[in-house]
Amino acid sequence: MKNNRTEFVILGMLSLAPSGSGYELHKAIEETFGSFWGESYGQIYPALKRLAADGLIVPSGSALETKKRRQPYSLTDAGRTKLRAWLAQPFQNDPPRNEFMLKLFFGHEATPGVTISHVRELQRRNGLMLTTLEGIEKMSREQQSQDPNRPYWMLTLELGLVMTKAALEWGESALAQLASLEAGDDHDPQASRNPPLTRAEVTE
Amino acid sequence: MKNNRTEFVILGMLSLAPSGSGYELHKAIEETFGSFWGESYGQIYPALKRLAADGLIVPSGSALETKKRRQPYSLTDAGRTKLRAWLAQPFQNDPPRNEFMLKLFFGHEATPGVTISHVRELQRRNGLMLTTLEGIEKMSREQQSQDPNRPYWMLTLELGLVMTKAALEWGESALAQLASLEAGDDHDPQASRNPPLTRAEVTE
DNA sequence: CGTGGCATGTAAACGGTTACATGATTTA
DNA sequence: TAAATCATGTAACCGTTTACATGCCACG
Repeated sequence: MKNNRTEFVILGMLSLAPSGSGYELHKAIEETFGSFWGESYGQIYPALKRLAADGLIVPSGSALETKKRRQPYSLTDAGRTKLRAWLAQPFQNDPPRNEFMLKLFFGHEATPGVTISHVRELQRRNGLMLTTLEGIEKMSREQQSQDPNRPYWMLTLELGLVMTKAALEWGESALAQLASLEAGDDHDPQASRNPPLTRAEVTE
Repeated sequence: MKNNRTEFVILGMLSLAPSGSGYELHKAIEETFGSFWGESYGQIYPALKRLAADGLIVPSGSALETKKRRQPYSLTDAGRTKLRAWLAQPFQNDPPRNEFMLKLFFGHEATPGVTISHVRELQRRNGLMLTTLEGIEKMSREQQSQDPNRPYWMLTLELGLVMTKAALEWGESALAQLASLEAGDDHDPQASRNPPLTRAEVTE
C-alpha cells in the first residue's frame, strides 16, 4: 500500500463498527462523510481485496449477512495499527478545485445575470447542506450518547457548519452587490483589454 | 474538447491579458488562483497545443518574448465565445476531498495529541492563507483601479477571506475543546466497540 | 412471475501529478 | 565558466469515475 487513502478510509470506517461490506461502507461514507469525502464502488471493492490480502481486514460472515449476499469485513489488529500510523502522519492539502470560484472570478466575461444565477445555485446547495448538517447535529444532541468518538464527530460537524454558514452569509452580500452591478451596468466585455500577465518586460 | 477545465482556465486567463505563454500562465494561475485552483505543466502545455489546433487561441510572438524562448498565445474570438458558453453552464461540485476533516473525524483512534497537532497545523496554514489574502486585498484597495473585472475579483477574494476566517475561529474553539479532552482523558481506543454501520437487520 | 432495488464486481477512459529530459539565459 | 533559474515538453504512473455486466432477493 503506497498512499491509497481509500484504503485508510475503509480502515477508519471499520474501526467504528464491528464489520461492514462494500455496499455498507459506500453508504456509510456517503451518509457520514458526504460533505468532505467520497468513494466509488470502483475504488472500494478492489481496495477491500487488497486490504484482505495484506491481512489488514478479514472476511467475517454472519449467517444473516451471507444470506443477503454481502461479504462483510472486520478490522484486524494489524489494520488498526496501520490506521493509527496513518492518522499520526501530517495531513495533506488536496489540490484545490473549486469551479464555482473560477466562474465567479471570470464573471466579467459573462453577464452579471450569469454570475447571479451561479451564486443563487450555490446558496441553494449550501442551504441544503446546512439543513442536513443541522439535522445531524440535532439528532446527535438528542442522543446524549457516551460514544467516545462523539467529541471528534462533533468537532467535524461544527467545522462543516461554520464553513457552510460563512459561505451562505457571503452569498447574501454577494447577491446584493451583484444586483447593483447589474443595475448600473455599462456592460461591454469585449472592450476589456488589460495589462499583460507579467510586466517584467516593460522595465527592461 | 469534452469537459477539460484546464483549457477553460487557460481561455479565462487569456481573456484577462493580451497574451501569455505556458510558463506565464502557470505562474499567473498559481498567484491569482492558488487557493482554489491549480494546474501543472503536464496539463498546460498539451492543452495549449489542443486549443491552438482548435483555433481557440493563436501563437502571438512579440520580438521580446521570442527572444526569451517563450511561446505566447492570444485568445481568438472563437476562444472567447467558447469561454462565455462555458461560464454560462452550471458549475459542477468537485468531489469533496478534505483529508484534514477525515483525520479529525477518526481522531478517537489516535491520541488527542495527534488531533491537536493536526489542528495546529491547520491553523498555521490558514494563518498564512489569511496573510496572503489580506495582502492582496490591501493592494487591490490601494490601486483604486477601474478594472471592470475588479468587482468579480473582489467577490472571489471576499469569499476566500470569510471561509479562511471561519476556519480559523473554529480552530481556536477546537483547540480549547481538545485541551480539556486531553486533560480529563481515560483514553482507551481499543475498548471502543460500536454498533454496526446498518442496523436494519436487528429489526428483522 | 416480473420488476425494481440490493449487491458485487470489472474494464475503459479520464484527468491529473510526477519525474524526467533538454536546452537556453542570466548571474556570480 | 559554473550554477541557478527560466522555459518547454513528454512519458509513466496513479487515483478516480463511469459505464457496464451480472445475479440475487423482495414485493406487488
